[in-house]
Amino acid sequence: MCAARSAAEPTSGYSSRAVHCGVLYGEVMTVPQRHPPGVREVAAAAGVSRQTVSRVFNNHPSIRPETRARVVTAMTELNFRPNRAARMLTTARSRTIGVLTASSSSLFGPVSSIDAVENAARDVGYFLTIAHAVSPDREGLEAALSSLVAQAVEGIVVIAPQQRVRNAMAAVSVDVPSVTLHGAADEDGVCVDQLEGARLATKHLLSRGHRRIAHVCGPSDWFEARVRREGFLAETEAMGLRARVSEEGDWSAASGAAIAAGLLDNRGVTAIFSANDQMALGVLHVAHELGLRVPEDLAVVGFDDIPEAAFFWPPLTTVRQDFAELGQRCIARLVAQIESAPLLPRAPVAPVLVVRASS
Amino acid sequence: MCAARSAAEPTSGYSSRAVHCGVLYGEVMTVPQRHPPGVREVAAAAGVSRQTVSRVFNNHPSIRPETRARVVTAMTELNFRPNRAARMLTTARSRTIGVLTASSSSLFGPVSSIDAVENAARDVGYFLTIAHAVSPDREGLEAALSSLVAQAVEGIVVIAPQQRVRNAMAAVSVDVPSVTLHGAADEDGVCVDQLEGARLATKHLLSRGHRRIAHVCGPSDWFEARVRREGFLAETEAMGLRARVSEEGDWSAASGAAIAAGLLDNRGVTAIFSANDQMALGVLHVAHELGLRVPEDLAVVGFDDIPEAAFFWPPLTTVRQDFAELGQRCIARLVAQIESAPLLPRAPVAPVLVVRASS
DNA sequence: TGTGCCAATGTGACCGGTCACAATAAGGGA
DNA sequence: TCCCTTATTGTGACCGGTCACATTGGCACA
Repeated sequence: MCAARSAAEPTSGYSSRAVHCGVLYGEVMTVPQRHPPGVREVAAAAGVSRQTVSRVFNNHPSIRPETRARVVTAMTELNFRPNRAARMLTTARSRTIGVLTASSSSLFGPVSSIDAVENAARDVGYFLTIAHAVSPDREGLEAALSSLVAQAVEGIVVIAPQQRVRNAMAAVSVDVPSVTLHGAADEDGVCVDQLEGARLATKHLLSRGHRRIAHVCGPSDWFEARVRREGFLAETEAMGLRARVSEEGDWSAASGAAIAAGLLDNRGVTAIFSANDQMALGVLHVAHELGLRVPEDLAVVGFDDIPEAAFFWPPLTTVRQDFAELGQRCIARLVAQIESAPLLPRAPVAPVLVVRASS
Repeated sequence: MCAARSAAEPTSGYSSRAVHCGVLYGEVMTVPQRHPPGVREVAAAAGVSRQTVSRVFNNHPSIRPETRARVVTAMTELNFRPNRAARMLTTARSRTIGVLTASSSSLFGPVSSIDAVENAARDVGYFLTIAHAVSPDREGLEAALSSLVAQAVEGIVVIAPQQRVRNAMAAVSVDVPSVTLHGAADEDGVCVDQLEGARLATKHLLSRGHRRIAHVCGPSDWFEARVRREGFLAETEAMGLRARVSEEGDWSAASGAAIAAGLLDNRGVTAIFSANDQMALGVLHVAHELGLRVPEDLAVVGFDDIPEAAFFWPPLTTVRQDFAELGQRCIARLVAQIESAPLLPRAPVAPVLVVRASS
């Protein structure tokens, strides 16, 4: 039984591999040892050279189909997995893209992008690793970046669309291509057309007959907040209105509420365009407290179309951004840089106005 | 000028490194080439051996402080970064932890954990990489897992607390330690004490005098949903009440609304404990539509304490979970497995009831 | 003064794919 | 029939740290 066993090759799991232990009386002693199979093992099993095995799982064109089949069989039988480290070492490529997040990443936008980015990256054969900056200052970013650099990422997606972060990034000077997600239109980034989104929202309120419209701003340090504000002003000014712009919120419902409280105590405003849905929620909150009916006394429009927006009271009119699309373009752009392929012209992703009962 | 230049060493950036090009007339020709410095370069610059350099940035104890200083200086000057691939290759360690997310990751809980996990991992010297299963079935998970395996992760954090995912994971059989985040208490995972949370919420409603309480369930495929339901039933049954449990929602505000519509048409129910905040939002929505006052006619309690919860109308009483703490414990546990250190006893993280105006 | 031990450092081989180049076979045209 | 091109496969060296082991110099103790 034992003899039969030892003669038979294990059919699954790792094959045993001879390891030289030393030379005794002119005879090489070997001891079998559990060890993940490498190209050499597979090559031996398939009766080809290591290089041929390598070619097979690298899809090299000139491999005879028959040979390929034989190698594939051997790989499957031995459950061969190419060793990433070895590959990285010689090719000097990690096929890894890093994502740098900074603060506030529980915000809807930043968050929704990550999965989209991961899938897009995997589709084109890259891995995704992330580093979160504890603080959005120079120090925090440097720590996160250095973690990414230590991982030898080939490109970085910066999800931290704040001026502060951008400055810090510029100061750090990483010699790795990077793309800013949710960035400003004027920089090398990928983004939804925020300006257009803001215009859509504003036009919508104007078309509903509102003339006293206020804008609840996001933090001006954020590119998106600035652009949304800009789009709002462009539209209202085009109508010859002197629109009102609030002080800056911090994206949170709390800040939206605080701002709305100030905005609504004098009864001029009939409509509010909030720079995001959370702050719009705060606005709704205050409106309820003040006994204002929405949309009769006050129309509210948000931005982002977070999943809950449809269930606010009343359901929120807002601007939807296609984050999956964004993730894809982002990776496409980054990979183009990495592989020094020609960059496609940047076309911002078009936002969509979703009209609901709040306006 | 040129002579002076060539004599001086560049003080920043990569030093030039001699590359053997061939032998001509007995003389070795070399050509300078931009190339990231390796241990050998640093060793030469510091006048020590490669191994000593290696020891320095590996914090090996027996290095004379003076020697260490010299090496550190050389490393800094040359801007030396140890090559991760080479290191992985010999040590057979990637120092990388993978995160597997499945579907629905825009849910608050799963999302909030990732940054916490990343920071916790970085603190103990691990990198974090993520893979998102496009679909929560066997196929999707296998693809995501195989991506992680290909990256040679040393451990996996599964953020996908569904039975289906767990089954699929079991079927796939990865020979890598893993920890389930947001999992059930009875398995090897790290989680907030959901049972306790549900009890807190239920007890709270009971203490407010409610006797006709309904529970809006999450999808029973989710461990958390099951446990919250269990906690709710345990508490109500302890009071001798026959409590009502809804059909399953899917965590979304939409499903919460649909369920609430069914629950509230006959006027028995005076309080609803929703398995998460989003569904509670849906409940609030329906309550408003039906003209029910909250909390006078209907008390509502949620679970999660998403940032918006405080700004629902009315502000939502809910159960808060400490995700940062969760992330830390999760990594601690995983790393203990990886480094085969003794596992600390699992103590679930305690949830906190946050009472607001909805109850 | 010898011996033993440890601290501090150096040397050669090696991890497991892949590069550059060599080698061989197979076809195609003159 | 012979040379040349192309398709297919093999060989040796190498990527850049790290392992195991060797080596050196001190110092304590007998």
